[in-house]
Parts: sequence; C-alpha cells; structure tokens
Amino acid sequence: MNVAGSQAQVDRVFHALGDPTRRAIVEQLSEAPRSVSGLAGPLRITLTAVAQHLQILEDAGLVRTEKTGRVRTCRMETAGLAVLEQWVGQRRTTLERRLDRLGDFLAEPDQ
Amino acid sequence: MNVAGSQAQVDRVFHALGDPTRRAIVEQLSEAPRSVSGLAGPLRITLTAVAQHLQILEDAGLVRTEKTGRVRTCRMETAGLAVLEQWVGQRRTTLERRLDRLGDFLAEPDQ
DNA sequence: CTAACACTGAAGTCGATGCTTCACTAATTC
DNA sequence: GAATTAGTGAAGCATCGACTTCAGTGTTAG
Repeated sequence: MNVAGSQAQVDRVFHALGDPTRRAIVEQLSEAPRSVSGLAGPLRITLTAVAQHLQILEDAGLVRTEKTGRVRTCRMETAGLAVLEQWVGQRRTTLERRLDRLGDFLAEPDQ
Repeated sequence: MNVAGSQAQVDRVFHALGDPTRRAIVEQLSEAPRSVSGLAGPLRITLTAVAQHLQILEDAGLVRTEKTGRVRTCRMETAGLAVLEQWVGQRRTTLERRLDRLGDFLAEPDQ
C-alpha cells in the first residue's frame, strides 16, 4: 500500500479508538464474539448507536462482522491492531536512533 | 496505580492521539526536540493552537516540555507510548488465549 | 530604552460527532 | 399468519473540540 493509503489507515484506526465506547466494544470483542444487541446491553446505548460505532470500527480494520439470518455477529480483527503497533514501533525506533546518535556524540573524546 | 487511574490514563492517551495534528506533533518530536513556534511553522496553525495541543499531549504523558527564558522546548516522552503498547498487548493476549481454547476444543477427540 | 520575539489566557466561532427517536425491513417464534 | 426479535436508515439535536483572534506577560537584542 502507498504512503497516502497507509496514512489514511492510521487516521481511521486512531480516530476509531479515540472514542471510549468504541474501545469498550473492542475490549468486549477481544474476549468473545457478540451480536449487535449483545454489545448494546452492557453499554447502555441503543442498537443504532452501536451499529454506527461498528461501521467505524469495521472501516478501521478493527472489527469484522457477518450477518446470518437476522443476527449480525461481530468479531475482532487484528489488522487494526497491527497498524497501531507499527505506528508506535516507528516512533520508538526513530526516538532510539536519535538517542543513540546523542550517545555517540557525548562519547566523542574530542570536538 | 489503581484500575480507574490507569483507565483514565488510557483515555487521555487515545484521545490525544485521535487527532491528526497531535500525531504530527508526536512524529516531529520523535525526530527531534522543538520549540512551540518550531512546531507551529510546518503545521500551518497558530502558536495558540499548538500550545493547546501540547497541554493535552503533556497530560497524556506523550510529551514533556520545559520553559527556559522565553522559549518552551518540547520533547518526546515514552510513558504515553508504553500505555498504548500495554493496551494493544492486552487485547492481543486476550484474543490469543481465546483462540487457543478454541483450538483445544476442536482438537478434542470426543464430545 | 525600545523593539521584536516567544509564548500565554480568555473568549468566541463553527463544524464534527455521539446519541437519540421514529419509521421501516427481514427473520423467527408461537 | 400474528407477534416478537434483530437490525437498518434517515433525520435531528446537543455537546465537544479544534482553531482563531485579541489582548496581554515576560525575555532577549539592538
């Protein structure tokens, strides 16, 4: 995927997880798959609200859903988590590389 | 720290990184420390806006700032990243534990 | 001493967004 | 086949949040 595309993907993942209700949904689904109403119950919000959150989570690659009969089953998807891990990893390595160079500089005997 | 406290910390970190401008600031600072105006330039927003973002990033433990004379120098802070990594790690392990149990179940010779 | 600089604080604007209600469709159950 | 169940779609509302302007404060340079 190109830079712009993965950038947009990072945007979607962070935006999706920026909301505490959506994080709660992800936390639920990492424990077990659930139906839309199964998610709505503990969250104390309407089915409609949950469905709206699910759309955003699905676009971000954090959740996968499948409708069978009248029930939509929602499962965790690892792609979104991978995006998150990669972003954090990049920040960490950039930072460490810089601190290493600083270490080299301070270790210089002269100049 | 208690559960409620770390929960609030997770909230702050995800909220902070949910905004693309704040992620851009973190990306800048992982490369090198910068002043407030040094950050504002490339972002094409006012100093005031940057200062507001910095407050949020600092509360989330993603950035550390220090004012010397009239210049505020902003640096990366790893505590926020650690919170993020821990959250992702927990989701991954919960998920894997579940899939392992499912594997055991499917491997059952009977019942 | 004055001018430019780097930033701060208060206050307001305006679009984004999380949630609701209401009306509806489709699948089950009795 | 009537009633219940599970979810969808459109529309509206109210709050939040990112950004700006403007009016300052303290700091450094000429």
